[in-house]
Amino acid sequence: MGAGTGGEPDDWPRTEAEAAAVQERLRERADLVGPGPGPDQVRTVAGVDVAYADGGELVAAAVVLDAATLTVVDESVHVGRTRFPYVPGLLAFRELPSVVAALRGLSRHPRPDVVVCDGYGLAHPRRAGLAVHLGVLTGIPCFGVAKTPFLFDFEEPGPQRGAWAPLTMDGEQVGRALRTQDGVKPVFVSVGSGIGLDNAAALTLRLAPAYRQPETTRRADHLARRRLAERSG
DNA sequence: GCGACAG
DNA sequence: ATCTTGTCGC
Repeated sequence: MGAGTGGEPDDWPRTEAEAAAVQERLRERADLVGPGPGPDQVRTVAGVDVAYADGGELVAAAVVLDAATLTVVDESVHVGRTRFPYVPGLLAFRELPSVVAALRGLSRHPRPDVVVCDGYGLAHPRRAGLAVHLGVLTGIPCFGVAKTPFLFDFEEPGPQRGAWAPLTMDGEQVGRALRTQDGVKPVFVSVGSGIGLDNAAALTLRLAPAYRQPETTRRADHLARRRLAERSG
C-alpha cells in the first residue's frame, strides 16, 4: 500500500478537499479490466461493516463465509474511534482504517477471494467509493452493495428476484440495481476493483438466498453491533 | 443559489 | 449510522 491510497495514518487527509484529491488519484488505480472471479471460482468471501456509538466509539467487523455453504469460517473485530466525519462521498475516510484493521485480524482466512462492502464502488461522484479504496489497498477483488440510491439514475427493476437495471451517472454505467428477493426494494451493486459487474451481481444474488442484503453484510453488521452493545452495558 | 446526499 | 412503538407473520 503506497502513498495516496488512503490507508496510511501519515498521509491521511485532514480536510474534505484533501480527501477528494486522494480519490481523484485513486480512481486511476482501480483494476477494471478483467471479469475477476466468477461465483464458481469463489471459495471464501468476506463481508465488512462498522457500527457506531455516541462519543465516536466504533466497532468494525470482518466475517469470512464459505461461498458454497454460507457458513462462517472466520471473523474479526476492531474497536476504535472515528477520525473523520461522515461526509457523503467521503465515507471511505471514515470507515476504511477500521475495516482494514478488522481484516488484518482474520486468522484462519486472512486473504478471502472477494470482499463485499456496505456502500459503493464506482457508483460515486469521483468513481472512488469505499469498495474502490479497499480493493486498491488490499489487492483483493472487492465490490459494494448499498441499500439506498445516491447520485445516479436507474429504472425500477422487475418485481422478481434476479431482476436488475443499470445505474448510470454522466451517461456511463456505474453499477446495477438488483432485486435480491421478490417484492423487496433492490440493492445497488457497483464494483470496486479486481472484479467485473456481472460477477459481482451474480455473487450478490448467491449471497442473498433469503434476505434483501447479502449474508456477508448481515453477518458483519450483526457482529459489529453485538460487540458494540457488549461494551456499552 | 438551494437542497440532497453511501454509512 | 443511530434513535424508537407498534405491528404483521412464521
